[in-house]
Amino acid sequence: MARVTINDIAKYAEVGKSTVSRYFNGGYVKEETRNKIEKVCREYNYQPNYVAKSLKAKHSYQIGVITPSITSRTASRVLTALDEELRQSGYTPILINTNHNRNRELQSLDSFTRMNVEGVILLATEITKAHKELIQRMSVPVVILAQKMSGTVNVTFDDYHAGYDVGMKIGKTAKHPCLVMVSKYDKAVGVDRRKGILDGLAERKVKDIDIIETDFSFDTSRQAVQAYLAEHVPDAMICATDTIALAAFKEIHRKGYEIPKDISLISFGGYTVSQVLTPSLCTVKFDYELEGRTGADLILDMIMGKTAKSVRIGYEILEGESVK
Amino acid sequence: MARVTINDIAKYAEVGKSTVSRYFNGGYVKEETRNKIEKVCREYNYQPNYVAKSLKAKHSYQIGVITPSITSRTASRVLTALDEELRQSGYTPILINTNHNRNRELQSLDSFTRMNVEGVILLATEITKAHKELIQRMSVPVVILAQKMSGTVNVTFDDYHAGYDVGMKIGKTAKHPCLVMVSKYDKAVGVDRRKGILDGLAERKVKDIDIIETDFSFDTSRQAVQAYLAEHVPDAMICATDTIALAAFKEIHRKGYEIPKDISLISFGGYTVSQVLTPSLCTVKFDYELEGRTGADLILDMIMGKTAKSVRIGYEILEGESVK
DNA sequence: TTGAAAGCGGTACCAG
DNA sequence: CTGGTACCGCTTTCAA
Repeated sequence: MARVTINDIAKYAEVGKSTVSRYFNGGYVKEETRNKIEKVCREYNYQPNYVAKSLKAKHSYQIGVITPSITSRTASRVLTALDEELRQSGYTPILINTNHNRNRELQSLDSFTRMNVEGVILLATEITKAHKELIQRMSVPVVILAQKMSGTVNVTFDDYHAGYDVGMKIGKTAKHPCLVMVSKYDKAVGVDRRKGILDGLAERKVKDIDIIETDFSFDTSRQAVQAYLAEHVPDAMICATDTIALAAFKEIHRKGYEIPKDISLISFGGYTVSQVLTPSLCTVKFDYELEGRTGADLILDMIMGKTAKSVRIGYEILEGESVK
Repeated sequence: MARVTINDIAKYAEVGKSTVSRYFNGGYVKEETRNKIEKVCREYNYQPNYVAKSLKAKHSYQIGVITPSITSRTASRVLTALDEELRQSGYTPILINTNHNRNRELQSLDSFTRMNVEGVILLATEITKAHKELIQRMSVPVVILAQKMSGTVNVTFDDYHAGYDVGMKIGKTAKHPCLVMVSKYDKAVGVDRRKGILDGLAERKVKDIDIIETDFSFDTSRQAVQAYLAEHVPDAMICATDTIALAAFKEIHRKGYEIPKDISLISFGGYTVSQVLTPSLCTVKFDYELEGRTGADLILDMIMGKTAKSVRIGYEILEGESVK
């Protein structure tokens, strides 16, 4: 049962092991020799070992991908696209899911360089100083998705303007909107998106604004909205993500309000479920697949030695029946 | 920028490299020597390279995980739990997403053995002969989730009995139900679950049954249901998954029917969204987290040399308002 | 306690 | 074209 190695093959095929190596890497091998080797390899079911290979070889063709979660629609869409794009270029993505454990995120960055990956893609939520330090002195290229970090290459959405457009849209009819936002530690969603919304509302002269905070989970959001609605009656709710909007949707109905007659509802995400609800949810759609593909392309460029520039991706408002 | 290696450390710390190796692997090192090494390592920011290490070492502490998708709620829940459990035992899961590409599934099995992983967990949908052959002669232990395969260790749900219970439940009031199922290539969902439902309905003497087939995607399901409803009027729809039920939900409403007055709706999954709908969806909840954790425990046992036995996991019916 | 030396399974240079 | 040989970075005897 012992692993068969290149030495075994060389011995049985009666050739040097460098010849076997050449056989597998497209070097000069005479037709006849080639056949002998092929036969022996099949017989012994030999496959060169990647670990040994990447110890000496300059390429491992592996790219590390770090994600905070795979349970979110957002992350899974980005990852799937990323994956596909990387593979098409002959690279294998190695995924590490930190499950929102910040410490593991740092460790993983480290693990990857020890695994000889050729580049790392980080699906970020929050960038701390620790991240910055570590990333600055990484020996392989790094691309950051979803958040900006000076001095690095990143792929982000235009959260500010998406927020602004939503603010302007809601500001047309609402007098007393409530924003259901996430923590400011998430720069893109918690800060930029929020600022855009507030600026958009300001443009419409809307002043009477409530802001409540939750996290990205359905349950927490539901409790937050429930607590809020117990004491306030907004005429619109602007949610940071579709999952949060789903929670708001449920609670608004439970309170007996009607959407959009009593309360307009709008959010960011563009998930499939938003169409299933009645009334359908008005939401800002981001092209997560494009984000993933772009991240993959950038890291490949960097590996090739080209200089890559950060990219910003647009958005589209999916009109729904949930807004007056 | 060149990687600092164990040789560098040995040189700078003025000790043998075997001593440095011992330092990192809990061998005998005098206090004084230990301090010298520690200092130098910190100064040069040295971290032993995993690749080189696992070439010679008996353990790589890596476990390969193959999944057909990460976009499905089901898969992502299983994976997250799996991940967490494996890490707690000091193992690192390496995830490969085949994105429903059967060929890549086979390749990945192969890749993993070449990467020196210590075991492989396969989140399966369909098991072909090619799978069987490959798995039989894998040199590391393999655990299969979600599908049964003789001669291997697997973790499955009791799809048959879950189906049976649903059949019995719907059979109480329905005379003309429609099953929206998936292909029989998926043994667990397409065959067992279906058979359970039919047996349950038979027990209730329900004879007038329609069966339509779709895949696991929302869009395909929507089309399938739409086409079906154009020509038939069932009094209940039993869907293979919650995603399919979501599609049915939308189409039933579009046709102007009421749930559950005109048509009862029930499915399998237990996703969060099912609670958000109005009426809320009646669904069979499987404990995917338990499935993941169990898979992890089994593979760890096998790696330790213990013999592991296949496990079957129960289920729970979440009552909802979508059934009469 | 420590270090020299022999691998682990490949790659790559170089002389033949 | 081919094979010998020197590594890659680390682990593991084994003798000192």
